[in-house]
Amino acid sequence: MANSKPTLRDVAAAAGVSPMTASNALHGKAGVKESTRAKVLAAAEQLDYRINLTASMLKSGRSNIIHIIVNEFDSPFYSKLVQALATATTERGLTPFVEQTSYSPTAAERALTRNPFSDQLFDGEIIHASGLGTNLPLARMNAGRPLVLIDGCEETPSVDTVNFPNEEGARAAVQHLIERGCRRIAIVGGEFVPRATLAHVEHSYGLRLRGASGALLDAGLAYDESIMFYGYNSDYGIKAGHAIGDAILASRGDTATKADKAGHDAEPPSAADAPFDGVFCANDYAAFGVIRGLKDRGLRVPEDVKVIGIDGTSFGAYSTPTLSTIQVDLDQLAQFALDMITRRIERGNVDGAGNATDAASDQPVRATIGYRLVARESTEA
Amino acid sequence: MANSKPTLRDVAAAAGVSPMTASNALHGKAGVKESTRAKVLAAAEQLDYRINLTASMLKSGRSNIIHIIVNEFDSPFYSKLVQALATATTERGLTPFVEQTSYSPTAAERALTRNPFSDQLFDGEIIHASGLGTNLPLARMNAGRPLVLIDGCEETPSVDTVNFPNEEGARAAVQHLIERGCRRIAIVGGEFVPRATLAHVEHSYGLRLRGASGALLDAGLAYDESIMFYGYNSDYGIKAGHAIGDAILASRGDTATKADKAGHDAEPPSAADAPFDGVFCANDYAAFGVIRGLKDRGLRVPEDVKVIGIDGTSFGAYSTPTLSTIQVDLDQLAQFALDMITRRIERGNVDGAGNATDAASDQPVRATIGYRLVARESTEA
DNA sequence: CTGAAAGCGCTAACAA
DNA sequence: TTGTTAGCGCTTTCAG
Repeated sequence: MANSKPTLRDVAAAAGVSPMTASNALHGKAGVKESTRAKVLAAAEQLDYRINLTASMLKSGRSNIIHIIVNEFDSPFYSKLVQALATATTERGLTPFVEQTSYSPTAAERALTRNPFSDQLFDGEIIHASGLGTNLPLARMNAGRPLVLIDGCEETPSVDTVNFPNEEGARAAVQHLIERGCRRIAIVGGEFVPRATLAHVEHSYGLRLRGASGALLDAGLAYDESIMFYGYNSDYGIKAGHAIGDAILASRGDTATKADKAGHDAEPPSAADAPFDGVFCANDYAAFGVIRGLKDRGLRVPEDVKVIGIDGTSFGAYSTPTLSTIQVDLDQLAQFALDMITRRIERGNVDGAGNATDAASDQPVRATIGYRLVARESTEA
Repeated sequence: MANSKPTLRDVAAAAGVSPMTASNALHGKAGVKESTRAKVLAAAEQLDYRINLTASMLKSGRSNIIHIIVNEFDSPFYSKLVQALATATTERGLTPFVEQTSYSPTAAERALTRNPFSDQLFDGEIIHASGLGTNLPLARMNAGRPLVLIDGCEETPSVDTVNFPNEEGARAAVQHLIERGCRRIAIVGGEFVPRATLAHVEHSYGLRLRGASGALLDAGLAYDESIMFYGYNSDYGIKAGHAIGDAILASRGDTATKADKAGHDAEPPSAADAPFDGVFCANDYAAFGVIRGLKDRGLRVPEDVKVIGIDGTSFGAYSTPTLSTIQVDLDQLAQFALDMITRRIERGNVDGAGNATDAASDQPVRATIGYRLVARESTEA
């Protein structure tokens, strides 16, 4: 019986050719007679031969493996991003290797620099910037391998970058809230950033804030600390929802009290008195939490408060209420990223010594993906 | 400057020892004088040396990479499963390599047999059975590498298996519906399977149906084709929700008509007349769709219909209503799976020729993970 | 405790 | 069009 795994030599011997010819035939290289190729293929098939990738990589220095680095697998956003990236990678005949950093900047850095595979195994890397320390010398960290940054948001990018439409998307989301009649809009995301500081931000959240605040200001609405609530994910989103809900309920209480004092013919407390009638969430994941938190306080979305997110996670189509959001085109993102990677791989981004070459084509490129507003129940009039 | 990547030889030279000693020192092998080890470590650090995994694998035949195969990344269930598995793998000092098959049995088979890496790269594999053709000669397909099947559900497993508590979990779910007062319970999942046939099923859905039908029958409730609705995911779940909703509304119409005929003092149509007052969904993903579909028909969960899922996806805690479910312990699953894998790796599951060895310890083992009922809003009384 | 020799399976470079 | 030579960087084996 087959005593061991067949090697290229076995195939070559069976086909009556040299190992080199067998290798060329198997790889579909030009310059092999058709009849010879056929013989080799038949022998390989017959022996159930599989190439030994480790040997091949060792010799050729190429693996066709693309390293994909994200924060985690289990979130509506990342699971969708990973799926898009992995699918696109496979479609190009490359192999995706997905790694999660669990939101640790150290882990992200290690993935790029100290992952046992990085130095010799990966032909290219795609990393989602969130959670990375800012201004890391990325290009140097990964030893000049082709690298694409997702949502790096640098004004003058140091590496190839695909950005989300952060500012435009956030602006569109808030404008939609305004069009639907909201006049007191809360923002759920990170810290408050003064408008002036926003001019030079270089990270995703800052840009979203810039877009949102721009839309607010253009419409003559308030943008200040009082409308900001902390919440990046569903757990914090729930808390933000509670806080917003409490504020609304407190104002109802006040109004009711005033009405009592004024006598019984006063208007009953209504939505018009509430401090908030709309919420823009810096991502969908938080928006789900906010809706949940509002519900906990007995407030209805969209009747009492309208809510919009940004990202376009799959779940927004199934939730109750369905979530209005800015749907970003993740498939386009994946295509852009792979275009950038393969372009560098083909041009031979690094020489044998790991030094960047071909300075002319070495300029980092940048792309921003498309988006569209998806209006669903959570912002219905 | 460093003209090229430093190799083990460079480190050895810098430390004034042989490559072999350097290798042993770096790997923490016993039998290296402490002072020598220190010198080697210092040299490696100094040169920023990284082992070349491809060379190491080529020679040693070990990679420490575990191949994880699932249907997709972007679903609440799989994203959670992948995260648990990847995290547990990393914790054990192994490297997870996650691959998606997009629900194609062919792709699953190829992942196991023809993936360019499989034969030589992976030290072990973990595959989620769903979507696999049944009764595949799994152990043979992956050439005797350590393999763990997730939810294979075979009565006499041919390979190490970690099962979900399908039957018990489904039973508990339906019992919970009954305890909460439901008497006309619909099942959303796959095809109807007669009770007799259910005795010998060997797949996840069949077992869930067995558990569910058992609970129904024990309580003297109906289990027949009329209570079955098709829906495996959210999209189909919505359709199932519509169908169930339509059935309920139709019965109200009938009742209303009868009431009219009987005169105006008849009872208004009430929930007591509805053909369904509870829904058991074969997975959470479908449950979200069902709730959505019911809502589309103006029916309220849990007031008009109670809904329970099974899986315990993260999202159930944030949805509206929050979803009652059977929470399965995915972290335990990951631990079990890795215990099985590492046990085989350590015992040296295969000899140099790829033949299984050590027949005594070769018996496939099986484990079933724990679960708990999580009662949330969707089944509130 | 350390070192020397040999070669894992493949492919780049060159020769025929 | 095909074959030969050499060696990628490491680790197994066995000798010192």
